[in-house]
Amino acid sequence: MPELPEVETFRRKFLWGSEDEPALVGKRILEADLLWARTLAEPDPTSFFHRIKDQTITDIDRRGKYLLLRLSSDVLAIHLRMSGDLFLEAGGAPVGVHHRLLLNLDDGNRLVFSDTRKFGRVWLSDDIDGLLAHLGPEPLGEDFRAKDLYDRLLRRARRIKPLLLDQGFLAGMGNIYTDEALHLAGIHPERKANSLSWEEAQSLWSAIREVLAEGIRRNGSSIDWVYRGGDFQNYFQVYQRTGEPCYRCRTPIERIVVGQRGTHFCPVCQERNPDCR
DNA sequence: ACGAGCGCCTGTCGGC
DNA sequence: TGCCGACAGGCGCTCG
Repeated sequence: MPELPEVETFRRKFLWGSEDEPALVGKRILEADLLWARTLAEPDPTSFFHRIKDQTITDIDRRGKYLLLRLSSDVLAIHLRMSGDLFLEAGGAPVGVHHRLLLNLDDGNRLVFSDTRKFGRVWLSDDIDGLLAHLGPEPLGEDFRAKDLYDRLLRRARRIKPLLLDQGFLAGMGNIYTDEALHLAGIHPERKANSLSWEEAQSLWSAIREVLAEGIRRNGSSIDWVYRGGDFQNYFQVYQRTGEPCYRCRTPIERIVVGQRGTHFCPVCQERNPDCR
């Protein structure tokens, strides 16, 4: 499910708390309950249960699409992949069919990792830098400049869309925000990365930051039954708008498959250049 | 280096 | 109604 803005929304929710949910920082984990073995990527279950017990949540960070619960002496990294969800509920509530990991807290609540499709993963690690070493730059980071993006684009012959989805190239973009950013920048998803001009790279850089920032401002996108609370789906320009008119030029939005991912774009605003083949 | 295919999973939807 | 394929916000792997 979530891309960077949805994970950031979870981070803020759990860091700051809300009217109906307390903040997580300061809570102590009494015990963990693993309901689907493969959800736990590392370490082995026995070590996991032993190590996580009695650790206190000290801070919550995000890196790309990873949510990082900083504990007393480890980090619990959570990746929600396609259908993962996180929420608090009363410790004695019945266990839902899609609950995969429960963390029982000292305030009587439990933090639930729920995941219909079972693709999500959690890691308990004391070497979080090693775990995240494969990730590219943080697109909203202050040190990520248009020139950095341009330099990286020039070294790649790949098509721009699969490249933006590559977490080693840039951390946090997923299918929705990539389609939206390419449309905002007026760049065809099959353009070769190293064919972009400096001006196009600058447009892309600001489009990426704009759609991600707007996604965060709208608390993410809610689609289907997964993820609730966000409303960025009401502001999509191309994603899941196949056949509907482009808001800029009224041309029907097209859907193609690029790198095995459904891809939505406006054939007029995102002109197909010769290098697209 | 790149792209395609597939595995991992469950659920929904549209067509026949 | 029931079945069957396509599709879904992700990513790691192999192979050519």
